[in-house]
Amino acid sequence: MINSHLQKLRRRHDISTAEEAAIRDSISDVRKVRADEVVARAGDLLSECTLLVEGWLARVKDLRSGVRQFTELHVPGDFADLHSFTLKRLEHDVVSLTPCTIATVPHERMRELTETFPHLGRVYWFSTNLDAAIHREWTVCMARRSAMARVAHLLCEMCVRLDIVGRVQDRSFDFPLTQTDLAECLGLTSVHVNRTLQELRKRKLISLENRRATILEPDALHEVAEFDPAYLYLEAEPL
Amino acid sequence: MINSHLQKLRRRHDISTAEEAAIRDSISDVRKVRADEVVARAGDLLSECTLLVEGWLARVKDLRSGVRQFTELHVPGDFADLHSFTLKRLEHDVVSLTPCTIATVPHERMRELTETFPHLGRVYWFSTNLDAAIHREWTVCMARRSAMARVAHLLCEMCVRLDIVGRVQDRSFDFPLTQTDLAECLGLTSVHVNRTLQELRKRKLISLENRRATILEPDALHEVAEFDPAYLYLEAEPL
DNA sequence: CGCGGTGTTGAGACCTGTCAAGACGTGTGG
DNA sequence: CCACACGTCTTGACAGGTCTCAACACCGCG
Repeated sequence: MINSHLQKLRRRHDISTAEEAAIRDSISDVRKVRADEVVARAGDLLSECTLLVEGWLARVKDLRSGVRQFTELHVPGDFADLHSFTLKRLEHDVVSLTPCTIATVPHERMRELTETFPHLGRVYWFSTNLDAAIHREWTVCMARRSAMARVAHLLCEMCVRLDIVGRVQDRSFDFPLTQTDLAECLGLTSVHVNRTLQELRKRKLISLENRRATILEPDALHEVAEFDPAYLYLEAEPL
Repeated sequence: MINSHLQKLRRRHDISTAEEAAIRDSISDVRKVRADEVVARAGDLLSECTLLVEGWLARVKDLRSGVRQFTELHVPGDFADLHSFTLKRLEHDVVSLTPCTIATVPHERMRELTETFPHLGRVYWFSTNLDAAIHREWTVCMARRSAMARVAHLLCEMCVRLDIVGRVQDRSFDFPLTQTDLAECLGLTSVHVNRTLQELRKRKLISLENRRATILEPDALHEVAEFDPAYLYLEAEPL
């Protein structure tokens, strides 16, 4: 159930069997949600964190004009709102992009967990800091990169993150976002996302059809995206 | 020396006198740096966190093209790299925009601090999550807001943050960034920042001269910026 | 007194947005 | 089995915000 989560943690840190047991023990309930549901609403007082078991979630901020901007995508193994443990209320929604299976960990339990295992506290602190590093990279993308580079960059990021939890086979992975979703990630219009994808396909850098993406030319795609995975902290130091 | 820091913490959470004493006791050295120095370099293995006592710092990411993008600004009372406590290496530089006074807290000391006072650990965890919330807002700014809105938004944000540490008098505050610095914050060119500032001045929403900013029409400026301070979490829940 | 950093201005180019229409595929109900 | 609705993808023409590339003004400071 939370194997992807442990995979993600262990990709970067040592987790003892006692810690693993405590984590497994902290899951309070597991449920399914449909696509396009709000899992956590901006402004609500939250009392638990949401661990994504299967499917895709996104953090979304709404603008007055009605357009939405995603600030992060989540894949299996991710906590979508671990930061709610300290913030208590979020300033963004968490929504499901696909049907999802989610587990929850009450804040109370998270508190026991981090007090009993300070090391685990630091591991989870790291995890929210990793989210922040992803935010920084997205800020740079939105501020400075062309549409082409942004699309390419997102595909590179998701490929690395999905690979960590065993969702990539031979540079190919399920990618359920519509072009409208992509536009909301990338700060573009869906029309322009469409044209940009066509160009990437024409250059034979990627294929993307039937909700499945394949990176055909990793080096060339990284080049276009100016992608450097350092911000994903694949080599973490012991905590 | 760290009064601004305590002011910032206490703006949102209760800090006991024991905790305060422990924080004060953790400062290992204080030094001055000139403007335009690199305080922490991307990729370096860090062993301490940098607490800004006086001046302005920025987190900067360099692009291959040579342009730089700031991902956050720091004012007195902020840790500029508290996330280095768990990340150990940063994927961005921390640079001084003005002459600064900085104090440092060794990671080792931070570890003792958070293990001895788990509550304080959560307060600092909150602090890095607040940085992440600021990152998210910046992502939205870069992705979706016009140049006018971005400039206005940054002024609104810094006014609130400076006010917390007592650096605002009657909507007026020192604002040492050059137009080039602003451009690097906002994902614009300095030429366009210039024209945008002129428009804001013409509309009598702000004044900005001699490195001092005044918000002349707060409501109108908030309107232009679509500024909602919720993301700054001025009302935090107890941890 | 010259110099480097900063601020200002103008003209033209270009990337991306806007608006609109249509194609395509899929599920639903008659 | 067909008709229809709906979401998604695609295409075209045009508009507009921001960038690029100068050049110049201003000013504090060595």
